Amino acid sequence: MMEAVQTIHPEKLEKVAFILKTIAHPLRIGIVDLLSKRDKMMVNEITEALGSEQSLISHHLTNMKLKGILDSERDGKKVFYHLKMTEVTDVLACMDKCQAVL
Amino acid sequence: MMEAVQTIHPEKLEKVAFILKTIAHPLRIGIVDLLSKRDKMMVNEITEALGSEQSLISHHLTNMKLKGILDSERDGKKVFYHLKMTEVTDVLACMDKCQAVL
DNA sequence: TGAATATATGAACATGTCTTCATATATTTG
DNA sequence: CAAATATATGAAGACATGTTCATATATTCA
Repeated sequence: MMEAVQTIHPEKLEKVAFILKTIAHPLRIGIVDLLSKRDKMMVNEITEALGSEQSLISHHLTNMKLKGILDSERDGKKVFYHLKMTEVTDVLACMDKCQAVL
Repeated sequence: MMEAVQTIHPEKLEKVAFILKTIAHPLRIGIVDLLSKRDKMMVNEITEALGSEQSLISHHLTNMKLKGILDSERDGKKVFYHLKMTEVTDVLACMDKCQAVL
């Protein structure tokens, strides 16, 4: 006889896995980290803050937007990105408190 | 002039990304979740608890062991796995408190 | 309109991941 | 030793991911 030990429900596992998998990349964590501290940032700001390249950052931004994590709005030549899925902020905030990790 | 906004250091980003990437999978979150609640479990227990297959679970266990997240010890025919990298438990514990996510 | 700026896109490539299947190894027990 | 049990391994295929490069699009402004 086995006790019930699994407290996280399967659907929630999927959701957590999805979020984690989507941000589990140095550049993407960097992006989420930046956007959790500023309301919004334009692509070039993000690119420079992370010391990366325009095209690569744009790809990552597009992906994260597609997956519902970010959203963007255009202002003239500039495109500003901001966090849309707030659970992501929660995950990062939680990890901020994880001293062992951060 | 740009303010300093990036509070998470690059090396720590890497570490977090590594941990997240390694567990960011339904089966692997399931495994970590199980092992964070029980000291140790044998492969078959894990396999059945997660409703998966022996070979697949074994692959995931081997991977996570290789990456330093799990460790194992043999007891006769059985092999017991347990958590080794405790930061992982912290991450899960943190996420447990993230109501928005879990 | 044409140049400059900001961002997006798409192809291509390398690389990595997940899964299945078949089979190997290790251990115990009759 | 042979059979049964528990786990590991390796190849293969399908698929996803990360990156680079070249180029496209959009917007502003002179």
